[in-house]
Parts: sequence; structure tokens; C-alpha cells
Amino acid sequence: MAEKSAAVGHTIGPLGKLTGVNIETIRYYERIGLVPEPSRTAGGYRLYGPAHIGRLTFIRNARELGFPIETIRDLLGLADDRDRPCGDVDRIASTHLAEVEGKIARLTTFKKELERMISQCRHGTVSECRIIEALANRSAPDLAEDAEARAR
Amino acid sequence: MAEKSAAVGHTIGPLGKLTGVNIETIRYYERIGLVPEPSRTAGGYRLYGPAHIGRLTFIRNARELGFPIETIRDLLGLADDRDRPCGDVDRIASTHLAEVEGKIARLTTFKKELERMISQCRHGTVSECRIIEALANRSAPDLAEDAEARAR
DNA sequence: ATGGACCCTGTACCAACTACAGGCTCAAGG
DNA sequence: CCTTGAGCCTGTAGTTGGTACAGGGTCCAT
Repeated sequence: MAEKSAAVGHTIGPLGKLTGVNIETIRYYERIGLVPEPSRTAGGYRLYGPAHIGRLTFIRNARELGFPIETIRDLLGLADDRDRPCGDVDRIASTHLAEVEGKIARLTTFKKELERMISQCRHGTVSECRIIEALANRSAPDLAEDAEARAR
Repeated sequence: MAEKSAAVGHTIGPLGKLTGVNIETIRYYERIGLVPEPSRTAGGYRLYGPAHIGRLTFIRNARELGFPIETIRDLLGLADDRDRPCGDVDRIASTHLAEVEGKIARLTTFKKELERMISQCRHGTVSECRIIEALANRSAPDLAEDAEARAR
């Protein structure tokens, strides 16, 4: 291994550290086809390049934000299929854009309530917790789903 | 049912519709103690009041935003325990505030990338997908966790 | 050449649901 | 009143998305 490193890539342990994804979870994602099989050393160790780092970090972020695996597969498909028809890209991206906007809105409401509680606290008032009220309303997408459900 | 309704409450089916939570999931939440046991009719049907609606909707929103059950239990504790010491409230709320802010930041980046793709699409350009790059960076909390891990 | 850190496959387990099976309740129509 | 069908009950089994070993091989610094 007199190589200048960089080119050879990481084994699974360092990849886990870099991306914040558990080693067992990386192998699990490989099994379900969410990340491509990496190359291997003569002894059978997995060897990952920079592309894997980005992909895994993306998956990790998306999972933490509450997107299910199949949505992530869908979005990764946009990245993989370079010359996919524009209509597809538009449809997939638009669908998920609405989802993302809904999540941002709910998180913002949530954030304001946490801030209110903290600031009242700092003023010595043991304030009533309105955290439930802050997120007690259903989001727009839910109501749309209901409309669909009624139509069936 | 000559009653003016309202006072009697909902059975589990309507509650599910109202909150967007699956019936089986509601019963599951009751089993694990995330929602209190409701009152029952003579025949054993569960009867829910308005408080349950808010609580369940909150849980649903929080779950969709990627918060684990135990975090939700923690936050609901803030709402239940009215005269909890201010320090506790502050600590719990502050911890989760950082989490919420991180999520908002990542979602905003994500949103911008989706918008870019859609707009390029509308101009007829089949643009390269940079969706992975949009979420390819680790968030601040992750790096903090690493620092902790190294300290051990 | 060897010991300890790291990796391999395989399988079992866990959390958080989700989906029946088999049986009871309730209210509206006949 | 009594039936009938939608809705609810408990209990248990299955699914998704991981996590945690066990038992064994690889790598490389000493």
C-alpha cells in the first residue's frame, strides 16, 4: 500500500464515522439495494469511494427528517437516472416539495412554542405548556389524503 | 343519543379519521402508555374527548417529523406535569429546540434543491440532479456527538 | 509471525407499527 | 322486537427498518 491513499477509499468502519451511519445499517442498506455494492479488497473487505459517502449522508439526513426508505429510493432515483424524462423529475420533485414544505411549517410552529416556553422560564414564570396545541393541527397534506379516501 | 353530542365524545374510528392516526396504532399507543386509557361505554367501546384529539395529533406530527417515541414521551411530560421545576422545562425544551432548528435547516436546503430542479425542468433543461449534494453534509449535532465519542 | 483491531456472513432480536382472526356491540330498518 | 351489518373488542402474528451478537477470517505494526 505505497499508494497516495485517497484513490483506494475507505473500509466500512471509517465510512460509518464519516457519515454517522451505523456499520450494520450500511450493510443493511446494501442488502435492500439502497446503496450499490462497493468494490472489495482481495480479502473481501468492502471499499468505498466518495460517491458512497455523499449517498449515505443523504440517506441519513433524509431518514432523520422522517422520510421513509421508499421515498428516499425514489429521490435517489432522480440522481441516478441522469437522462430521465423531465416530466418524471418534475412530478417526483413536486410531490416531495410539498411534503418538505409541510414539514418546515410544522417544525417552525414547534420551534416557536419551545422558544416561548424557554423565554417564559427565564423570566421566572413557570408557564403553562402549550406544546401540544403547537402541533395539534393536522397539516394540509393530511386533509388532501382524506379527500382522496372519501373519493374511493 | 338524544344528547347534544359533543359531551359524549368519539369512538376510536372517528378519532382515527380526525387525527390521521391508524386505529391499531392508537391502541398500540395506549398499550405503551403514550396516551391515557380513555373511558368506556357499557359495552366496552373506547370513548375519547377533545384532549385525546390534540394529544394524538401532536404525536402524529412529531412522528412524521422524525422524533422517536421516547422524545415524544419526554415532550408530552412537559405538558402533563404542570408544576414541574423550571430548570427541567428549560433543559428539555432547549435540547429539543436545537434538534428542531437542525431539522429546519436541513429541510430548507433540501427544499431549495427541489425547487431548483423543478424550475430548470420548466425551462426545458434536463438538469443534473444535485439532490444528494443538497443533503450530503453532516449536521452540527452529529459532529458534536463525535466529539463526545472521542472524549470517552 | 503474531496479536489485536477490524471486517466477513449469518441469524436472532428489537422498536414501532400493521394486519388479521374470532367474537361482541350498537343503532337503524323492517 | 329482532335482525343485520358496520364498527369495536382482545390477542397474536407479520412487516419495516434497523441492531446486536456469534463464530470466524483479514490486515498490518511490531
